[in-house]
Amino acid sequence: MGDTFEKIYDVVREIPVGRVATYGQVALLAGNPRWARVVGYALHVNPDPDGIPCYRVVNRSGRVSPAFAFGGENRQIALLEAEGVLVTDAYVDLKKYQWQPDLR
DNA sequence: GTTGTGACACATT
DNA sequence: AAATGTGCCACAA
Repeated sequence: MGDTFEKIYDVVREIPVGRVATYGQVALLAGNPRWARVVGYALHVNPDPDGIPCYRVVNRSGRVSPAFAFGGENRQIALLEAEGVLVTDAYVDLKKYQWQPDLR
């Protein structure tokens, strides 16, 4: 079985409410800093959108994925704001909202 | 088995 | 600062 995706999903699942993580960060936490692209693919297939909040994952610029658009970027932004994350012009303040595991 | 693509990231131009 | 190119890994055709 592909453990790769499992690890990625596991990390995304651990992102707390009101927090966001970058693809690179998820990849790094998953165990491989070069899986950023794979992370995007993994979320694309997203077998469990109910347990895997893919909308909490943003690119390194802190911007929501422009290709997300499964109903408009507006959708992802709305979900984030519903969690308490302020989104400005499709951008989130990573300084404030980027998830910092263990560091706290 | 080879080629092309992609919800990214980093380096260089 | 913005745009382009390269690297990376996994998957579909």
